[in-house]
Parts: sequence; structure tokens; C-alpha cells
Amino acid sequence: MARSRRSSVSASRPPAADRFDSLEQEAYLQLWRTYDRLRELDERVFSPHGISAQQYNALRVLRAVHPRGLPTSSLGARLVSRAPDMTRMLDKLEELGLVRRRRSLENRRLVEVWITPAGRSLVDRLATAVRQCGHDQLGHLDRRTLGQFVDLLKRARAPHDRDAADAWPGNMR
Amino acid sequence: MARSRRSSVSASRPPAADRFDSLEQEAYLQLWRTYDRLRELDERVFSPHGISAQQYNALRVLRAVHPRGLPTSSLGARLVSRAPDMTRMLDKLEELGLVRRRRSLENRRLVEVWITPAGRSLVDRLATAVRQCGHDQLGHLDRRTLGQFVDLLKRARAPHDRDAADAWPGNMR
DNA sequence: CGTACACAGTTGTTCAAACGATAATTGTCA
DNA sequence: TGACAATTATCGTTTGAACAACTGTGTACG
Repeated sequence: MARSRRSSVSASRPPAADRFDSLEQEAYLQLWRTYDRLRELDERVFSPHGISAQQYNALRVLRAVHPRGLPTSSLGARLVSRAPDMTRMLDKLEELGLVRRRRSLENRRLVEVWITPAGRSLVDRLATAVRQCGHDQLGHLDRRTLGQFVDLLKRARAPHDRDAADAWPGNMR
Repeated sequence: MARSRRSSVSASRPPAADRFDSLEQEAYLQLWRTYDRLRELDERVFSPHGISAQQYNALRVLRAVHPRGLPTSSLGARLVSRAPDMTRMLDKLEELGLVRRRRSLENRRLVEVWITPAGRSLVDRLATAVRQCGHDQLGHLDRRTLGQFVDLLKRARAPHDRDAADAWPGNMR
């Protein structure tokens, strides 16, 4: 299939143009694959504790605002990936005794969520493992490269990051 | 505990050191969120046609090797994200008449897969929509930036990309 | 007022992801 | 050869993702 043998990956040349329809599509597929590979390490940290990465993320958000609570929808807006099923996710966390819920008194449409002492304990116990996992995932890149990486990721999704200015940093500029 | 109320980072630049445990972890979370946002656009292209992005990817691989077939496991190894359930995925594609399967004669453990004319037709019809989607996703970045982005994504997952040298370009160095 | 609309959360349902166990075939080697 | 390990695909099952419909609550406006 006439693959060009010249594979000079010089950061500014588009390689593998015969395997991808466009450079934009290659970038997206590389993003997808990279996420998939790194996610595997991440899930491996949480699954022994019976929670998912998304659930840990929710706990981390609640940990940050503790001792205050957060309405369900606000919590959902602060999660890394969108979650169209907050109710059942919180059901699970509540069964595990990691969060507590109560209907708001001011606005009875809202349901506020708090993290429990058990939840805080779990987040704290996982802290070092999570940090170690981050190092396993990306520790081979120096800090300057990591900074570039973060910057590019923010710029890549900037046009599609609707109204996340409050919950998510770094979509300015 | 004991979150100091005045962030000593000052108001100029919030690198969110108080929101992320480490730079590595921030990079991973940014990767996750960026993938999630861009995936939404991607799925929107395929769902009207009754297939997922992963299934389209399988069809694209089979399209590339046509008229040859591919063992199920080899196909799985070439997919963007790992698929622990090739059987049922191919069940679906076979129901839709997009692929055809047959037990291999040389090695009767293998099941070879081919793309059908209907499958090729679908891939061809989707080609322009996929290209357009790539532009919607990342068209706001110039080619040089996209090149850097691709390069960083490859480097980020390089240590975790076991034995994909054949199926996936760009994990050298 | 009261009707209509917008918002927040729950529930029902369908489908895919994921893990493990199993069966069938092939390879290995004493 | 014959026992045992490795490979490959399938199936059972559990869990979560996703979308749509529905209930209850607040808001706007005539």
C-alpha cells in the first residue's frame, strides 16, 4: 500500500498522511488512544476500592468544598467528564456511605450532597496512590513538556467547553 | 485540611495547584476532559447511522486491508481503544450486514472478518462527514500546533503502548 | 391569581463496557 | 505419543452510559 518509508517525526511535519484522512483526525485518534492507555492505569487504582475514576472525582470535588455541600447539578458540572446520570452515581456512593444527600430547604428542587467522614477518609487514603499513578502515567515527561501538553489540551477543547469557566480553570485566552 | 483562604499564587495566574495534586495529574485530567468534549462531536456523526465510533474504526481498518480479511484478534489490536468484547461488537456489525465472518481453515481457532460491499459503502458515504467533524473538533488549531499536539500525545503514552509498533505509527523514540 | 414555562432530579429502558469462566484448537516438550 | 500449557473466540453476568419520559418545584408574565 505504498507506505512512505520516511518517518521523520519532527514535530512540525505531518506524518502518516496515508493512514489518516486528515491531520485533525489523526490528532483526535491519538488523543483517544492516549486517553485509553492512561485510563487503564487510572482505573486500576480505584477498582480495588469499589469506585470508578468518575466517582473518585466527585468525591474529590466534595472534599474540596467540605464542610459545605453542593447541589447535584453543580457537582455534575464540575466533574471531568459529563455525567448524564448523577442520580444513580450518587445512589452508589450513598450506599457505600461515602456521601450524604438532603433536599434543600431554600429551593426544594435541589438536592444537596455532602461528603461523609468515611468519604474523606477514603479520599485521603487514596491520595498517595493517586499521586503515584500520575507519576506512572506521565512522569517520563519533564515539567516544561507537561506544561506545553496541558496548554495544548486546553486550547484543543476551548471552543467546545461551554460555560465551564467557573468550574474549570484554564479556558481563558 | 486547613485550606488557607488567601491563595498565595495571587490573582494573576491560577495554575490551580490547590485544585490538582500534581502537574501529572492535572495533565491527565485535562486529557480526560478534552477527550470527553471532542468525543461528543464524534459520536454525533456516527449515531444517526446506528454505529459507534469504535465500530466505525473497525470498519475503517477492514476497509484498508480489503479485499483481504483479518482475524478477530488482529482487528482488535489495531483499534484505537482496546476492545475486550470483539465478539459482540462484530455480532452487531454482522447483523447490520457490514461485515462477514468465517472460521479460518488453516488455524481453526481463528475467525476471519471481511468488510462487505454495504460496509464499504457506508465508510465511503461517511468519509466527508468524518473529515468535517475533524475540522469542527480541531480546525481552530493551525497545522504546526496540531503537529506539536500529535507529537506530545504520542510521547505521553509511549511507555504504555505495548507491542503496538506494527498497528500504530509513531511510538518510536 | 393563574397559566405557561423553565429547572432539578428521578425513573424506565436499552445498549455497550468489562471481567471471568469455558470450550475448542494448537503448540511444546519430556 | 501424551500430558500440559498457550492461544482464540464465545458466552454469562454484572455494572455503568446514555437517552427519553415523568414528577415536583420555582419563575415569568398576561
